[in-house]
Amino acid sequence: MTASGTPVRQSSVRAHNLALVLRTVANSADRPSRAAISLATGLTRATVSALVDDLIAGGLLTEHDPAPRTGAGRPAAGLALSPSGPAGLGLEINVDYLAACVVDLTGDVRHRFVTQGDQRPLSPSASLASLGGLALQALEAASADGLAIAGAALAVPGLVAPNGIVRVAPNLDWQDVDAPALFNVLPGLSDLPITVDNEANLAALGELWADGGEQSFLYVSGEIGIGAGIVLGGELYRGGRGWSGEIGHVTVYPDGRPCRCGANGCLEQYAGQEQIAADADLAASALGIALAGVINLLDISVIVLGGTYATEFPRLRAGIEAELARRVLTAGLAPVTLRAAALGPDAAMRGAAGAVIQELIDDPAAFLMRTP
Amino acid sequence: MTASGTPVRQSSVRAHNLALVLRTVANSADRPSRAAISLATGLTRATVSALVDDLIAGGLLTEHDPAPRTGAGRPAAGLALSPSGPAGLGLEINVDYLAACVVDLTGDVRHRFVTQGDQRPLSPSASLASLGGLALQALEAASADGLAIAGAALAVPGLVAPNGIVRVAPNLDWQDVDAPALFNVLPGLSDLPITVDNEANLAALGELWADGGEQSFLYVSGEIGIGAGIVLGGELYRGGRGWSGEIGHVTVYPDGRPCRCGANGCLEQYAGQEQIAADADLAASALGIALAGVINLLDISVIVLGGTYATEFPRLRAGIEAELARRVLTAGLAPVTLRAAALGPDAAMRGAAGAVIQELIDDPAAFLMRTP
DNA sequence: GGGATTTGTTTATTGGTTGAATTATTTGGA
DNA sequence: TCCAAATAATTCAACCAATAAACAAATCCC
Repeated sequence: MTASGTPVRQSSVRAHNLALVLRTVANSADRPSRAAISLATGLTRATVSALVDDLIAGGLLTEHDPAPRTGAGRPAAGLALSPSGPAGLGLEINVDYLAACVVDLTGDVRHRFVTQGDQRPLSPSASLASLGGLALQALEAASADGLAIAGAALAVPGLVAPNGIVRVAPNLDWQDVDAPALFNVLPGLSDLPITVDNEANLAALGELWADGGEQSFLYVSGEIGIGAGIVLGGELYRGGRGWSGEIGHVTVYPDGRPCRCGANGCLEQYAGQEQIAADADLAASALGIALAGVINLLDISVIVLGGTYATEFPRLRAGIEAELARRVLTAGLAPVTLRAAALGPDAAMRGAAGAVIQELIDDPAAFLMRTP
Repeated sequence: MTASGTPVRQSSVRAHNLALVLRTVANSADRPSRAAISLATGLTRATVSALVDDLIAGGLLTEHDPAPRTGAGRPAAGLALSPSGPAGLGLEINVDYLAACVVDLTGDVRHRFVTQGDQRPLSPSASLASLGGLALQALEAASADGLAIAGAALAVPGLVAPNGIVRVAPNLDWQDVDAPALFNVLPGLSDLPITVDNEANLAALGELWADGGEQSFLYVSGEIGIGAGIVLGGELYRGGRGWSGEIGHVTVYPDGRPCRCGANGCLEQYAGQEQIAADADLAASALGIALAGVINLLDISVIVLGGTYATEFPRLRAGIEAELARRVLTAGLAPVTLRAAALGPDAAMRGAAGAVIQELIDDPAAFLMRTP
């Protein structure tokens, strides 16, 4: 018998509603009152009060003085995510740099550490040890601010299995690297929960959570390889095995240039980092052809270009848009938005830290349970 | 302020758990007992008993005698979906036929009506009137069986807006047709709730609910046009505006044959119905190239071929698989399954009826509320 | 200063699940 | 034949969380 779904008990009701209230505060532009939350969520004021009390006691929300006087009535106490609440540690390993950042509950980047350096000659454990050094610096800086780190997430340029093992990262020359195990073995980092994810996936999440991020878009990251993160309805789509987004090996010219993957005419052979420098027009056209296919298939109306594509955006835009106008079936019915990534090269690291924060916001009950 | 999500009250808990129990019975191969459901869902036996009582009273479940004696103890009463419970009416309009079927709660097709005839010369209201005739026959046949029809769903070969208006159906020459309004205006059908959806989408759902249907796959329907339904994790992905799946206009050869959509080298120009007849190898190769792109992007491991592709499957298979082997990045790590649609040409109609049934199974509380 | 108004809390009630005890119905062994 | 063991289903008191309505708090406006 296949049991799908899980039962709902009263405690799940509370967990759901705690998350609902916290999310409402997080998504709010101003500092909402309990009454405003009640109106927005449909919960009664009494229930909202009870839930807010728990969230304040747990250090996730803070109460502020009422800022603007508006009309009659008792002034409302403004609620906001607590900047001194649990924070997330975002980590990134890429071909030519390591990075770490501390992001608090409100989404502010509190600390940021980057070290340049080619990782290709180093072993995975050497790279992860260097990264561990950065992580310790970040932990120390966070601790000096009175911030507790709830967890860490690591962005890597490769295919990652659900258990955090990096199956293959071609440009780092990694194969079957158990990144969480190698990271947690370092002194001082043994009990820091860490998740690992693909760089483009996390960068896409970073863009999703950045100011003005759309709910559905395709994030395309042009590094040495080309990866994509697919965000549908505010959620990252990971695919059956977590290997979605390999847009670099979508065929553009069936009988075109041979690719290192064995096929011919892959996008990567026309719109990779080197190819952009050599012939920007060809890169834009190839990218446009591939993106049009994605749009026809997924009915996505926003494309976000990251990595090298973000810096080269002015040179690529016209060429891409020309192909989209020609090849997207519904181009006449509704426009496609093409824009550069708002976070630039920090997107993946920011997304990683954000993923830790988001997990807290999506399930505050689990956090409150851990720290009573 | 953007309120995302909805509050959970106690009644939602019951609604959720009613659905959980019903789904558990529906997905079960045998006839589970209350105790088995309790084990599978995690709900207590007391709760399951209470929920099952409601579902039996509402006519959704039936209790059967225990079939096999196994070990000691009081024999278990087997529960199953009621074949005399509410049924779904599946409707389909296509270029050269109209179809209707009645599917009961258990998924059995109880009645099936098809009339051949070219719809292209007819106006939308004329086609829908003919379909109404079929629908009335189906309603009568269902009524003779003592079956109540809970609702209807209509499959059309075109882009459908969320409100049921057919924006465009190129091969029927429809534009902005308010299908629900035209259908409900017919005598005897005025109070039958009807939803409208794309033919490939509903066919994909039909395959999902057929015996042995996978949870994630791409359904490709080769009719005069080429459409696709994307099923991810047991759910149909509709895209931001409900216009996903336009795989027919994915570019295969950027400088290839001109397409009626204005672009060059669309899949439809190489793997449409006429092209298969003319050159099956070319059709298979083009299809393989496009599908490889989808797999790289979405990490989908099952492709289901429907419509003409299902009947031509033996002639196409090798050619498609050759391109997949060459062009799918992870082909070496995990195999891609390619198969013909199990339901053949009935897939869309069956999927439409199934959609009505599935809505009942997903939210039995709404149905029980309506008919106390 | 008093009424109007809005915010937030208190309290009794209700809906729904839980867990333990109870009843029901079979198999198997003395 | 009869009784213990085993499994299925029901009954009932307890509990948890949300609700509705009354109440207290704090401001504005006249």
